[in-house]
Amino acid sequence: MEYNFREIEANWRAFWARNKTFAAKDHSDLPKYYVLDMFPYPSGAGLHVGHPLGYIASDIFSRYKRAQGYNVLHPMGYDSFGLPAEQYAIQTGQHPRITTKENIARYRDQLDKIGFSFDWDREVRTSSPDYYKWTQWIFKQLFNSYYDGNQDKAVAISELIAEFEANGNANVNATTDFDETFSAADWKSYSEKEKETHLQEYRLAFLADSWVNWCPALGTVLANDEIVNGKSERGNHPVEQKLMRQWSMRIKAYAERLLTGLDTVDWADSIKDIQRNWIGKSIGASVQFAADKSDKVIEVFTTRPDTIFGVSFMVLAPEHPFVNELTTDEYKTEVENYKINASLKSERDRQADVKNISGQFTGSYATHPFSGEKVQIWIGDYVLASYGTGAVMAVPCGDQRDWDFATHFGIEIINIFDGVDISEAAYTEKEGTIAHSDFLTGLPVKKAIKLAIHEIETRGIGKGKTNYRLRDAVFSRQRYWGEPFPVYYKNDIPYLVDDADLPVTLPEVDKYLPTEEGEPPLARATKEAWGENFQGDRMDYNTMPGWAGSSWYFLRYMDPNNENEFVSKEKVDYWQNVDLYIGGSEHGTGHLLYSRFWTKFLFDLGYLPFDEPFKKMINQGMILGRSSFVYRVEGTNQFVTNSKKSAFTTTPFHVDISLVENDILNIEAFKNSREEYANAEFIGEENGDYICGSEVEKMSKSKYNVQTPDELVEKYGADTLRMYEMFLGPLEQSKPWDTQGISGVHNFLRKVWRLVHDRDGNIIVAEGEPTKDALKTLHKTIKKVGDDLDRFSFNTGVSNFMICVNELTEQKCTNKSIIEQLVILLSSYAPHICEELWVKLGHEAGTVGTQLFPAFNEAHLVEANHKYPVSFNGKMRFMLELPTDLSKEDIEKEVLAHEVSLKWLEGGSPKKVIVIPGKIVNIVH
RNA sequence: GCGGAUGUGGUGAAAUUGGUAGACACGCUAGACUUAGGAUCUAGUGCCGCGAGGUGUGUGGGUUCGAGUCCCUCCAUCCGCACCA
Repeated sequence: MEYNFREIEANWRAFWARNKTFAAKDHSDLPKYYVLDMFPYPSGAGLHVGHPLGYIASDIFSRYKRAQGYNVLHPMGYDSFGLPAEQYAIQTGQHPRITTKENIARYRDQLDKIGFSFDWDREVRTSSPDYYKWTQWIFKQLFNSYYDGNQDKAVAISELIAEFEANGNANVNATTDFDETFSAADWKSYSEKEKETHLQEYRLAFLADSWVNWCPALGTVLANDEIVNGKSERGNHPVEQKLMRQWSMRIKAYAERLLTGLDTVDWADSIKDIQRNWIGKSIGASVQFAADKSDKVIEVFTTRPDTIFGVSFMVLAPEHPFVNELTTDEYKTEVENYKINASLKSERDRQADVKNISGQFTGSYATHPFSGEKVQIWIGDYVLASYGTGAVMAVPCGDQRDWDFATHFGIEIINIFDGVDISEAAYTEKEGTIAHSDFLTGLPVKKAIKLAIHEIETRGIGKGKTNYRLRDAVFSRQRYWGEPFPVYYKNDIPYLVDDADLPVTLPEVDKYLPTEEGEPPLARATKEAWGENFQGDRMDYNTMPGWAGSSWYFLRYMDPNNENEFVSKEKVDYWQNVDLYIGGSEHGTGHLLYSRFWTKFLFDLGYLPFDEPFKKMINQGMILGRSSFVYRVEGTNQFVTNSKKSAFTTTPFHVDISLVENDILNIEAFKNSREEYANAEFIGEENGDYICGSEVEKMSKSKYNVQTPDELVEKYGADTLRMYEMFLGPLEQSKPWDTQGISGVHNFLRKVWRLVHDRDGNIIVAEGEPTKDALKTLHKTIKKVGDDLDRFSFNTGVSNFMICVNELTEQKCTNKSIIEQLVILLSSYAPHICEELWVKLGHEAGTVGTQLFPAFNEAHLVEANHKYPVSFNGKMRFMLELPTDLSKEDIEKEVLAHEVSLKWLEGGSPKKVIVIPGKIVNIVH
């Protein structure tokens, strides 16, 4: 009887589902282990072979941890709010809820076929009202909190209000962009609206007019990381800058903790660096320059306060709020023109225009705070409004951009570096000695920085300051298919919906498009559609971005059905944070940063006992697709084969890879695939074949290169797919998908089957004492498989099983105890076949996964002899088998007496003999 | 420009601590068994050479008895950030 994987796998999948074999226990004396996958967005294209790569690895690891005696939490769910379902709704009118439900059903079906040990009773869906009720609740906590700099944590906004009532904001140390002061009396005199406006300056979730990336084609705001090369990541539409009233998250408050927290987690350096880079900490000072003929004081940020005597002009961003007031009548027209030009340029154009130096003098001067000299104030678009203070003190001798600017406009360049030539370029090294700089003269750079900051603070013209590149995150989207805000407005003041009235469910609308006035789709919802949720004058029309739901989903798995809390204290105390997180590195500056932010926030409020969500993370590489192309000759309906295409002007088209085999196009199938191809003609090879071109690129529906796991499961079985995906190479490496080697893995599983069965399907295992060889093979495998799992080397794990089975087959091993242990070892990789064999070996159904991982016994590996490779000058010449316990001296004697040694020494004597017992012998001659 | 990663046979790759480079698999070559099965088995397969042997882990150098592994130089590819003051 052959290995009938179809029947076996279907039976065991049903068994696991029926018996809830993989349910995690919330109360257990066992140590816990939490293995998490990044949950998928259920797209219409279904799972492709890249999705399961990480899921297979995490599943193998989960099963391994269970075999080590852990109570393992290994859940799965869906990140089910998102744009594609909404766009489908716009095109077809089908409610995104229905599309999403259908897609989830398809995903679930595909996932089930691969035999994952997920605890499906814990499934979460971010678009389910039971779930987003708590996303809304967390938003409310953020709205009701501010960041207190003294305690260095988030604190209830009620405490801030109490302080305002008692003392105004003079003594408040909080994260805010608000720099005015008000007294307690002022506060009490404010109207409710004014009070709220001020509170918005402190809340961690707040409303603000912010420049946003507006995508007209999608009718929505995009986050920076949703834009690729100035176009929307989804759909590749143009993006422009627009000022809009938006919800934002004061993530800046957590910049320092997000940075230092990275030192406490076990993540790849590359992804830590991406986050460090994104947070962009720079240490320096803020310095004030008073403008003459105006009461304005321009504040700049600099990392080089030591170069302050090199300042010969100042530059403000064109959007800087002081520009109009600083511009003299003489320069009004030029400045106005410059500002208009700058605003017309998108951020992308401004970046592309780096080489072009542009700027405009305002006619005003500022006073140098130390020398008292007048320096010109310019505007220039190389200064960004959104970084630092939107203004710089220009030091052309020490900054290349300032140098270029000064050179271009003929502004004075003061050299304050001792013995450095700056005639060709600025000197940007952070070392050397400062000159011509009053009290800083003669000091090395590092000391000068310290002294300069000290002096700036003493004179009250600025202070030491740390700046972050990280910007507050815009938190609203003008979309339908997302979490509604638990917010209503009365007299334009935002109010929160009571906890008792959550969730604010998504109302029905007639269309999923913005209104004619440009309001978001939710503005279409009638009062009746909002139902009992409707309060005040109107509800908030925005929805939350995709990262809202995914920022805390790992917590909900611990307690998915809790109606009273987002997660109970008891459960989060037991499960703690995620021990192993597997997912792609493309979320480095999005999801992974935001979930760290929310975790720290919930920790501050006392809801969580930890402040980092993911202790260890592995980033699986992307599985790339291999696309096929046909080449249409310009202006005709002729297609030319790859090798002849250079003779024509052609346009390449993606062709569905199911119509291509070994690069040869199935011409008939191609003609039938689309009406426009029905009459296509072909310029083929000599034998008539049409050879397609190919390219390795990201797997995507639009490139017609998607390989689904389903057909492979059908053809070879889930166990083969699982092992093959692992066997492809290191988990973290990106690799093109290729099914060339899958038969090798499939044959391996058949060999395993034949180890237990004869040709007729009879069980051939026998009781009794195993041979020494079999024990050696087994224990070598136990050691290697265990070690490989501990270091997430799943590909070499598969090789070890192949070597083991090859050796046992060679040894004609039928020993039951050996085979039983092998089955337990293998069950994390190939669970279906192992469950089947386990029962055939006489055990209770469904228990192979609960067996403890076999214990390694080194005694079985001990050998009486060791085969020494003998090298001459480092080149291996021959092998010599010697007793393991032979002394160094005896080994040397034996080796030198060997006839091959005599030949290589050519009668001479060795200069040196290196003997490493148990390893090698090297002879230097 | 800054930061990170990766370069090993025809292919995917292995070599965890400096110790036989290419395990394991695909592919290929030859053969066996079979009336054909995407079956199984045997032998071979880095490159050059009939052979002895030489040579070989992106380049060039260094440390070492010994380097894919450590150090320096350069090159290529990929990823992230980018006028960040």
